[in-house]
Amino acid sequence: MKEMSKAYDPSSVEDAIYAAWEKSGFFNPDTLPGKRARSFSIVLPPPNVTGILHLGHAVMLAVQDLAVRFERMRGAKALWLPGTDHAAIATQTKVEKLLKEKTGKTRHDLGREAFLREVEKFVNESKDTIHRQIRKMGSSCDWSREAYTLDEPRTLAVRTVFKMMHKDGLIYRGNRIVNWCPQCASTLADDEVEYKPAKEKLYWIKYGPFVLATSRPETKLGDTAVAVHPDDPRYKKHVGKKYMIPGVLGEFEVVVVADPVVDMKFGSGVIKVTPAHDFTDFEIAQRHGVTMRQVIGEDGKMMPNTGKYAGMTTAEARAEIVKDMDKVGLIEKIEDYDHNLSVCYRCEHVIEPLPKLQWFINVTKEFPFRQSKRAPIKGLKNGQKVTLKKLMQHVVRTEQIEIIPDRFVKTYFHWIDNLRDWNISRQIWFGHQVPVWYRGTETHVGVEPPKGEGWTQDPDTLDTWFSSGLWTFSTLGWPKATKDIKTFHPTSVMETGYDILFFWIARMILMTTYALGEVPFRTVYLHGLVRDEQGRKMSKSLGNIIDPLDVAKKYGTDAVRLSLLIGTAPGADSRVWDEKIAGYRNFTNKLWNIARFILGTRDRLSAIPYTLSPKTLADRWILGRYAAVVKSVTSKLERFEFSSAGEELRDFTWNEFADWYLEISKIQKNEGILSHILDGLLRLWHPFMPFITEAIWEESGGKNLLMIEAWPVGKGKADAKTQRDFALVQDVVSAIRNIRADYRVPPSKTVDAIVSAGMQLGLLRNQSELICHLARISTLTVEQKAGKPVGAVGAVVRDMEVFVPLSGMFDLEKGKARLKHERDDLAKYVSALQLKLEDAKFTGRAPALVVESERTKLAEAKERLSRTETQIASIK
RNA sequence: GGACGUAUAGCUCAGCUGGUUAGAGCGCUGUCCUCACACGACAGAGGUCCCUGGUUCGAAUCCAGGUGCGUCCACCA
Repeated sequence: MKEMSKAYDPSSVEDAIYAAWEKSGFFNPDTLPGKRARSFSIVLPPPNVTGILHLGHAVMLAVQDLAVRFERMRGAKALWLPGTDHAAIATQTKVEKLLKEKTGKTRHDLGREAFLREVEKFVNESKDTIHRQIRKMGSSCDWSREAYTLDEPRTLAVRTVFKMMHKDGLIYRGNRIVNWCPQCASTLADDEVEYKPAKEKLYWIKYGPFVLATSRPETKLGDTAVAVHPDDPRYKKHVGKKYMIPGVLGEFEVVVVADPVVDMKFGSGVIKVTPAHDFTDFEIAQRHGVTMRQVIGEDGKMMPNTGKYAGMTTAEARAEIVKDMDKVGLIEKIEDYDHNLSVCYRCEHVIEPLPKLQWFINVTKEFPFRQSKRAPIKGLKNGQKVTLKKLMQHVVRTEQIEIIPDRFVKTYFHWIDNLRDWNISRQIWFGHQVPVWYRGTETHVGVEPPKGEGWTQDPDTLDTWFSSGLWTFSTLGWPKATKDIKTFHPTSVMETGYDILFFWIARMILMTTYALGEVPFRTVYLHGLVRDEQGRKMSKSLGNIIDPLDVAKKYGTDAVRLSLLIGTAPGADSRVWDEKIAGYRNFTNKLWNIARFILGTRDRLSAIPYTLSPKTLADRWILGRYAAVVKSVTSKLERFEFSSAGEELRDFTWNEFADWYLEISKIQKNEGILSHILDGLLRLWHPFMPFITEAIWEESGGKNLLMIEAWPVGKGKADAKTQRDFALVQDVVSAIRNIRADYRVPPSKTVDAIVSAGMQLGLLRNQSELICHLARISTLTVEQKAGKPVGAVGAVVRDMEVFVPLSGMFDLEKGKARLKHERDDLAKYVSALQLKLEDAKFTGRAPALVVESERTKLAEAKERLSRTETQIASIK
């Protein structure tokens, strides 16, 4: 066996280990060895195909890899299916920008086909980057099943669902007011609109018999009505009447309607209604049959029907119109006004609400539910009338989908309650083109283009979330009746950031319950955003971005994974900074050296059969603790408590196994136990830190890859008496380390001085030996070791003998130089030590004794309680 | 405007259904290169558990109110 290096060097092993895993075929559940009855599946939330890996991805990969590796080791047929998302608008915008920079051309110069070829080229180059990066994080995904939201099987799924929904009357085309981004030249879904606070003006204008306030005077040109609250006494007499309103382009007619959305307390309680350019106004107009007049075009400029204002941007037109209105005395006053501006979430351009012909999914229309035969949704019958909204609510309310953390359930329902019809068409080129063809007045909706001449396909593309909504089943081969669908759907866990709960999770639930009659996943695990040490978002401008690949190179992938897994709670934002990762790097190194120590004296971990014959208290103690930790960590992982599981493991590995048991082993070794626990620790740590554990496993001579070894079982019980006794030992040792009194030498020096002197005299090899002697764990005694009789301070704590080899142990003459103490100092130490031991026995410092006192207190409390109860009873 | 979350050591956070003297990691101080590890060992300092009330034998923990911070939703001209 080659020598293990003193410090763990991740860069020298990681790539080779990943290659070995991939070559083994074990990422693919079909080629996993052994009988595997249970299946476990996660579908990777597809990263944007043109993106680069950031820490958010790294969290997602670490959590999912942890879950999959855990299940794989526990004997599940474990599948983690990777893929990428075409991210329609984002990708198109990026390519358009590049095109402009390189050639100065726009997409219109190229034409649809040539432009899409450009996008395709860009996508293919970029895909490799993201693949490499996902591998670098150690992700055990099955690359043979990789999917892309825009590839052929996924296109088939998209078109099939579109056709089904159209047939059920859930997809319709209508002229509706939409969020229009003039910059992206596309519509946006409601949740793609962001709001930015802005200082605006509120214009009070004279409006026929009314005075009303508006922030957008330029839309006056499109006004067709005025609305008041039905209960507003001030305006009751006007309702239903028509008025001619003087405007900057002459008079125009409006009708007065009464609608409860009007707030009597805001402004004058009157609003002007511009159905074509405002959502609320559009709804009012719909309810009262008011006509619509569009005055702003798709380019964000005033349309030809606006006379002298035609061609101006809305901002220019506003300034001009206000000036003109002021001239003819129509402006009453202008106030400052804090307002939220709606902007595009991608380019931050101001949104112009516009009427457009769009495709929608109706979420409130009833249709007959198609129940799954294989994994039916409980509480629903086949053919029962349902709506998409109801389906989405039902599966979460009945807990057929569990959301972790559960507080997001409330948010989810709140969102669904406010859900309007989903606008699924986008006026961009890159994406799934709407599978509808037209010829004259004929329309064809289908998976394949219609036969015959003269058909043209609808130019719109589908919202990118339409195709990602199908992700859990389109990736498994639906609509074909594949073996994968049978084996892996519904998927076990969906793990993603809480920021796309609505964008994505909700839409997957909608699509899957509709198309398959199944839930898409049993559990939703939401992780938070990754922030910097001060809790700020990572951004280029702040210069606080941590590139996961950079730090992985610096500290090792395992350390990065740990820093993202431990110290975080589901659904809560977590903070990451360099020193934190360095801390976990130190831990990986600790594990490496634990292995080095244990393997140092032997060749093969698995070659020697374990003889778990515990001989000493320490042996019994560590075996009991180990069994308890295995059980606890396993159940924590089952409950998705990753952070807590990792913390417990770390604590056991470092503070108990290394700091106590390994130290004791330096004096008296039980190789069977050491090997057994190291073996178990490697297995337990593997899902967290796959690389280093696999590397040590290989060093130890493991025959198979660790990744498919069995998950350990915590055999045996942590016997309470052993635990108490060892705790007592620990307490006695620290009592001795803690001797403090009014001595000239500071307490911490006491032990050091003793150790130094002991070592010089050849009585001790190191500090650990002192611990052993103190606790009488070792059968080696000072006497034997020194070869001559020496005295020791002894004490009997409970039924254990505790020897404190002090006073007679040192040749004080020889030790003097080193110790720099006087003879009577040591004598003081000794007496103090004896006192301390007495303390340990009688003051209740030791756990066993504390437990006694606790019991007494509880009994007292109970007694008081029963007394109170008796009193209450007597009063009654 | 509505909802949700959160407040514990200098920093980042644990502390479950109320019960010993409130914990960890990092940082800080001291000692030590002892043959697994200085990416280490041992020890030490450091806390009015945001405030005010309440429930209780007992509150960091439960309840009410307040304050600070954060996030989401809605967006009213």
